[in-house]
Amino acid sequence: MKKDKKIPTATKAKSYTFFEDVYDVVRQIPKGRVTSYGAIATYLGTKLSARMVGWAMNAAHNAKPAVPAHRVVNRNGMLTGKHHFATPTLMEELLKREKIEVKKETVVDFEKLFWDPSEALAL
DNA sequence: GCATTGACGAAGG
DNA sequence: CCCTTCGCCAATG
Repeated sequence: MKKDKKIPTATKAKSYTFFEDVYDVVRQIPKGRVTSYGAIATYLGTKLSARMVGWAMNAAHNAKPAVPAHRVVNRNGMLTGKHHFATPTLMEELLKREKIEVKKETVVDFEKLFWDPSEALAL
């Protein structure tokens, strides 16, 4: 198969692999769990570029199947990306739907709900 | 082609 | 303990 997926402005088949990896990892996040950009970045080996993970999520809006970006928060457990959703409250709604408590734009018991890809996917 | 920004993170003051 | 700065890499202006 082929496929060039459809990553906008990904400079042809080259760096867009990074996007695929991010999407793949995020989709594997168990329901009712959350993770951080840094954790994903670290798993991909780009821990020094956690920002790129967030950047990838930006393109994830167009990715299919839709990437559960609502399960991805910053290292503080804060829903920093909620403003990028269809509505600023959508992210909280989705999390609460998975029994995840959200208080003041922050995931409650973030440490317990934290899902580490490096551990789950264990290489 | 250079300057700015960005869904982050860690370190310094 | 809170705020500011730097780093990283890619995209956008």
